[in-house]
Amino acid sequence: MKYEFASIEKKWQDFWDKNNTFAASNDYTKPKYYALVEFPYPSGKGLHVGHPRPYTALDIVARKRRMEGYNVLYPMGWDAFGLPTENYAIKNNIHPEIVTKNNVERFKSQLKALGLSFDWTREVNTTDPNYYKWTQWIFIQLFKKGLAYKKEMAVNWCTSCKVVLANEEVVGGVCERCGGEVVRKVKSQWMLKITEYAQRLIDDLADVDYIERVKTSQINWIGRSTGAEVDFETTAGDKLKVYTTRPDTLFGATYMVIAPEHPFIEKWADKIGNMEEILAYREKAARKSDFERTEMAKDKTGVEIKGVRAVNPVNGREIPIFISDYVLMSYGTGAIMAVPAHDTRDYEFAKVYNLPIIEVVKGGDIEKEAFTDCATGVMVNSGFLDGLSVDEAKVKIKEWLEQTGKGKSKVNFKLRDWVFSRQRYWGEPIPIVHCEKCGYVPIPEEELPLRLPEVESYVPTDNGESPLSTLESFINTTCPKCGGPAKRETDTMPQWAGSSWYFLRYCDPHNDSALASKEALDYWMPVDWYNGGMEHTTLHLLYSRFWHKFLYDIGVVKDKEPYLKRTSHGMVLGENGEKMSKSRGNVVNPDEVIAEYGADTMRLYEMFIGDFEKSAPWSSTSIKGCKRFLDRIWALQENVVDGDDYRPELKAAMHKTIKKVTEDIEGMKFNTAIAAMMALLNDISATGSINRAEYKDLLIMLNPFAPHITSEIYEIMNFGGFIHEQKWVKYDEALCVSDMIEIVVQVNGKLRSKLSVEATASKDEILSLAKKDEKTSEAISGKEIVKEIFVPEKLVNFVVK
RNA sequence: GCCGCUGUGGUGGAAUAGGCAGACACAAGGGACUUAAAAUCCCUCGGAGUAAAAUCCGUACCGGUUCAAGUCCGGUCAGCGGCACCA
Repeated sequence: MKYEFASIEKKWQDFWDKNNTFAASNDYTKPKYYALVEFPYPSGKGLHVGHPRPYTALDIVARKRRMEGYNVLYPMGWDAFGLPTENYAIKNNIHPEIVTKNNVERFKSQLKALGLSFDWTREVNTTDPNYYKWTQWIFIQLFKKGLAYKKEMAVNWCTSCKVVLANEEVVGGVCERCGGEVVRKVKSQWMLKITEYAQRLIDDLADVDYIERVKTSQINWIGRSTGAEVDFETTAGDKLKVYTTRPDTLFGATYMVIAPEHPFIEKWADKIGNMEEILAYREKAARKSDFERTEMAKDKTGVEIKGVRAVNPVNGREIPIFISDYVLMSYGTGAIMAVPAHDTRDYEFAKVYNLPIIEVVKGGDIEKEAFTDCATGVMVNSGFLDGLSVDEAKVKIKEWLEQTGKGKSKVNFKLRDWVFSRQRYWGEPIPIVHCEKCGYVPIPEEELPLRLPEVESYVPTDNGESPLSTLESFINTTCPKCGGPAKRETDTMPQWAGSSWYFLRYCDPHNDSALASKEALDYWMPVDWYNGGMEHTTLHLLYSRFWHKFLYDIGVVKDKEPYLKRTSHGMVLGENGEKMSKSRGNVVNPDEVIAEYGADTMRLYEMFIGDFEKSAPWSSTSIKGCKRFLDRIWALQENVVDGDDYRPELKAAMHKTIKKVTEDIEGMKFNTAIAAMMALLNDISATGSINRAEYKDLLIMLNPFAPHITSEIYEIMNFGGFIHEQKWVKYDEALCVSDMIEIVVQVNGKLRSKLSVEATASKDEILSLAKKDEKTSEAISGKEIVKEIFVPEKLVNFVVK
């Protein structure tokens, strides 16, 4: 009988589908387990071999948890708003809704062909009005709490497409699609105040089990720094506020720099003697794209403001003020005190403009370069700070600032507020109207969802507005507050919106009176294990934690954090070790792999390919090993003998393997779990047969990895019931050890011999056996044994002289 | 520049919490079966060395700790990913 994987896999997939085998139960009395993978963007290209890796991994976890008696939620859905669909729609003049529908169908059938145990009754789609109704609802709550606001800000503008581009569409400083020049343009945008949650987004990481590199990059991204704000009086009669992390170096501040966009330039207009020069510089800086600005990073440029000077509060010295684009308006106060002796950038700038460099921390050589080390320096030329360490000086100067009222301690974050507007069609409409009298007013919640209207064309307009802005019938409305004429917002939300809360919808996906019922949320949340790509660490993961914290604050969810555990998988690379891409011609199509080897082999190989957390190259020959393994599992049927218990010669191997597989799944070591089962199969083959007890348990432990073949053999063997209803296999720690164990004998740390002893042998017995051993005695003869090292069950080491 | 990660056979990769380096596979070579091929099964498979052993060397490089280092510590080099004038 041959292993006909195609018909077997079809049979079980249909069976699971028809019976909703893996639908999560609404019985909230059972212990729950919520396993989550990132829902895909259903692109036109179909599934990629990278997708099944995380999906299979958590499928294994989900299937194991079900066998362990949990009520498991393992859902799937579609993050379907977004640019590629819109671009495809523009190009082919098909409604994005239809494009999405087709792509979803294709993805869904591909996922089903992998035998993933998703609960398809809970499928969600971010473009479904019944879904985005709640995305809009959350936005309105954010707006009501003042966390959504409108702001003039610079955006990326493609001069050739005449379109606003998202940051990810700007590649290497040019437009991703046409290669045209990208410049900054000021537009009014919706923003979300994620910065208000910056501290909590750091602090609460302490309570969750995320892999370390995810935590680190989140913390770096948020970029907390501590320092002080200091007020510098100016000769214009006002105060210029700066932020610094090095208030200890205040005595060394020999000039100041403000960002080109700093509002004080207008304020000081009548006092500035070289206004033309200043404005010209500002103009030039504004025209530079982000790319250019960083390109120019090495060469410092700037203009001194003539007519206004600042006063160093600590010593009363008058110092010049410059504008320069190395100071950013968006961080701190948009102004700095420059301490060239102890800051690399200030040093470079001072060298260019010949500004004084005063050493205030001793320990480096400021003739050569800025001395920035905080750990070793000692304060000099700093009045009352002299002789202190940098850390002591920081404390003391902050006290002085607070006492004199010239400044205060301050914490700053690199994290910026979230630009939430897109001038695009294929996104959630922002549910706000603008009324001349009342300002921005949210639409009444009972009017949600605010549906995306039909438009003639999905192409953004010439002035960069969303296609919705051409629809008079959509724009013109009445103000919900005063009833007067009002205009609708025509921007849509970014793709990140729908994915910021989708895991909540899975808990209760068909609810139309709330985003999910309180009971469902209280039962299922938080997510027990969330796996996803490292590329989502700083955006999606941070955004969704932010929204969840907000929903916590308004009482929608009961936990501060949405995910208890976050892990991340490595990429599947092309056969040449490079990232898979069409242009490199190294893309592997999962449909073809399944057709040739079957889904179970594909799943097994995706897990066997290497360390789950690391990238690994695809190999069209290595996959054969996994197929051979399954062929041999299948062929075991020909040599089955009776037996209710493991045979003595396999007892230790069985228990050991069950232990290994059980533990490795929890530790994401799927590759070694499979290797252990392969080794067990080799042991079994060596005996020439398998008994029923051994076969049954081997199938159960292999089931999460290769669900189709194991379901089929289980049925053929008539083990009773269905395999997915069985309890997960148990092991006995005591039985994992064989009767005879091998002890390594070393002399001076070098392997000399191996002993086979009974597991119960004592230390003394083993030591004396070891000394009698021929090879060992040869190595120690004529020498004095200085020390005897004994590691139970492992080795002895004689140190000789 | 900063942060993070990784360097192990021909290849993918194993190696609790410092204790036999190379598990498990792939590829390659040899053999069995076959008219033949595929499939399957058996053997070899880090390097030097040997008739075979013995033995020595070997986890990017240099040094250290230890009875014992792929693993820990210090330094160097290379590669990958992210951030990038954040004061």
